[in-house]
Amino acid sequence: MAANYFAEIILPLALPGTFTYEISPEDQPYLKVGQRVSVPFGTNKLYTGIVHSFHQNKPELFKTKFIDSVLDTEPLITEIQIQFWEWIAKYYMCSLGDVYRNAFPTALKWESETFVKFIGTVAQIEENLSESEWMVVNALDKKGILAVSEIAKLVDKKSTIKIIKSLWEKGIIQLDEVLKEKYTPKVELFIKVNPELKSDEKFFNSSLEKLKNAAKQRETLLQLIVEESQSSKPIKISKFIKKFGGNHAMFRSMEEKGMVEIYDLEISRIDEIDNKTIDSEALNFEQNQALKTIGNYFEEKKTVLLHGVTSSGKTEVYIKLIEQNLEEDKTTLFLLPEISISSQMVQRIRKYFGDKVGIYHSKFNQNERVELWNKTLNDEYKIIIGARSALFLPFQNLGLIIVDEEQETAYKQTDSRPYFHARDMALVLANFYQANVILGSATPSLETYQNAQTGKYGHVQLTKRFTDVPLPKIELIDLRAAMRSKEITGDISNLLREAIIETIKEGKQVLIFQNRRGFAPVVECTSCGHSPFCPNCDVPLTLHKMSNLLKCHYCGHSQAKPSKCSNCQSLELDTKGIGTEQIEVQLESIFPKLKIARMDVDAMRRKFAYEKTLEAFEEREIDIIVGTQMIAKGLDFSNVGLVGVIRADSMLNFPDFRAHEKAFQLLTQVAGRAGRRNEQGKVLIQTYNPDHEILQNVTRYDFEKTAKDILYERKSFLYPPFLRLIQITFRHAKKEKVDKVSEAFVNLLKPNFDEKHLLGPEEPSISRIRNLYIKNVLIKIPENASPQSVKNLIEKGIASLYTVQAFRSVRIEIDVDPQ
DNA sequence: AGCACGCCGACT
DNA sequence: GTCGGCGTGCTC
Repeated sequence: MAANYFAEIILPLALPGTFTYEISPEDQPYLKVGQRVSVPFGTNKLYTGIVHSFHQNKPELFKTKFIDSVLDTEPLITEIQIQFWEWIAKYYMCSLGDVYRNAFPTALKWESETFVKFIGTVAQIEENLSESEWMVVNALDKKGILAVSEIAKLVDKKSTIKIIKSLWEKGIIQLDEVLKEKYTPKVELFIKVNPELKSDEKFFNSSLEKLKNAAKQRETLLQLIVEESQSSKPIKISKFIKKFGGNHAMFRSMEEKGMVEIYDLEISRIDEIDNKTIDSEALNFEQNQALKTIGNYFEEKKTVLLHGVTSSGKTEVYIKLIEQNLEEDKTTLFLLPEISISSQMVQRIRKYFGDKVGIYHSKFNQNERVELWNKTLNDEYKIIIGARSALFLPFQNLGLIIVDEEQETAYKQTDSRPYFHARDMALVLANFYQANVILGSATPSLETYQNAQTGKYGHVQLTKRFTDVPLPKIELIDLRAAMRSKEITGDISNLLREAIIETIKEGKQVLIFQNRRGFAPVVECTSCGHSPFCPNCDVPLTLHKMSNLLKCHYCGHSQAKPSKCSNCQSLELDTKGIGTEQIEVQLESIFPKLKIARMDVDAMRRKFAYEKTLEAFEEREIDIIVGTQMIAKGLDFSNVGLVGVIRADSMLNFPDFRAHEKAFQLLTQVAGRAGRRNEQGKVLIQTYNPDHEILQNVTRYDFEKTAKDILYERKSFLYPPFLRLIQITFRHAKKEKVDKVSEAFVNLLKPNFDEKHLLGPEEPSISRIRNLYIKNVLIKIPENASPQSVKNLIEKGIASLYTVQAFRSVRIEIDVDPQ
């Protein structure tokens, strides 16, 4: 058997290709593709790399180094994953290292710049440690936190990462994650009687005496004692109220008197306590038909669009499909947009499949991610629910991928490379495993819809609502007319106000939606019109009322709110633009007696704020919630009679070829929040353009017409799904350089494209961020050209730009299929 | 991408 | 005299 002398190693670098290292004779028999190795890089860096392949060709252009140590006995990533990573790197035009960095858990990827933290004390250590391990532990005991590069100075450099890995596996050290915010799981409120009250007769009697004028509380207290004696299970407040009546205020009053304790528990833990799974429900006729049709499409190896209106029962179909997949002993990957991870959907899936379900979420800490990684590798979970990053888990026998809410733009990664779209990559991954794919949506993306129309995907529709209640009635309110006749207060028209009053009278609740894109208030001088701008970015600063600070949402710059205009010294400063905060204030002044809450990123920052607001709304302690998209997605409210949209126009006038598509989706989604259980709800949309095609279509729930209209426009103006886009962004601190390089790039490509397919360089609406000037070039891949040939042209163009020394400092970023 | 090396301006 | 600015070149 010929020995493998060299290994190609994947390193977490933004450099093309893999890196060649020599394998020592003693490592040769054990080294396998997919294992982690520790390698030296540059002058004094250490990296954890992945074995990509073996060969015996000594490189002639550079001197190879040796692999320091092999970190695993078995591969941690599968060969399919390596192929998948390579596919992504090629398609999204980034390096294999970019994919590795993003796809692999940080805690398994120690490198020089990683910081480690000592947990516990020296005295607590029971394991046998080697001499070098003790050296590291003692150093950490003194300092608390050390970088891997610092540890490398203490011990044999070659075994540094091995030592760290061993200590980490023994639970002695931890990755330092200080800056990572903690994931807050969904909680439920519970109640228990103060144990002292039950054991101390005096306390018991005095308590009852105190409640002699509060019959309901007295009765509740006694009932609680009875409940506790009958079962050891914790008592859910919501369940107790349903059974015996009462309200939260009452429990809080009892808590103040020290008779009971209110506490919270994570839902997932409760499920462990209450670990009975239930059988899936029988499907109705339409769902059964859908299931059969899906099965037929799967036979043909076709992706299926499951297109069903709100409440049409997509979840039940998903569950049956998972069951079928399970019967073949195959794994299911269930993708959800990040925001929906805490939704009822996840709870329902867990209810059916119990501990076969693993959940992967970007806010899980590194230990939890590693645990899920290993359990997936060992095939311990048969169902994985996760956001887009779950796509990178080491699946063993993937049989089905479900992409729920496939139209959500959250599936596209925009913050770091690779800029991949999880829905699209789900199809690629499925192809590697020969797995089936379901794309689910009430308002599919036009890409998916087009594929379903042309027969590339199977199209399965669910049109009947589960409960047979008609969809909410949607009406438009003409803001221009309201302004003319002065039938408006602030941003609330009289019609909307009347409807709110009516709804509250009927004992129902109200949701008011204000799109976040209608930006929070900007400070403006009333005499000269000047607004303070960010010193680093080309954007006006945003006023944060609570802290009285002006903040930049792009670079984080913040400054105190000035008392006078910096331009004309006038003291008359006003705010412009409407955010949720302002709508809340307006509603409070119109309805001083109603309880109003706000639900947006700012208001939900406090721990459990989200859970508490939801709970209070469910218990009807809140009359109106004002919110952003947050209220539109994934929430099931049962008592909403009215949904109001403050201003639909900001969504429609957004300079983006997807604006209309997104507006339709969002408005339809918001409308779906009204009147879910057994009565028809009402939706009022305020707008300056009541004649707008899209809004008219929204009122009729006419997805087909909307899709047809938009697709027609997309076809004539050359946009997806009729062709693919690639956006190239140029950034530099000097404006002239950005202009020059982007211009040179376009000139290089011009011979290969006509002016309809090569656009720019264009200045984006925000032309400078973090002191870097920005220019964009947009390429529309012609229908008759191969995407790969266009990508090759782009790469060649950049390479030839980089032959000019002065051009190299301009950062060039490529976004394939930009959102 | 990072990072070391190297050559010029404003400070103790 | 030095500290540190970023332009340049390299990483298996």
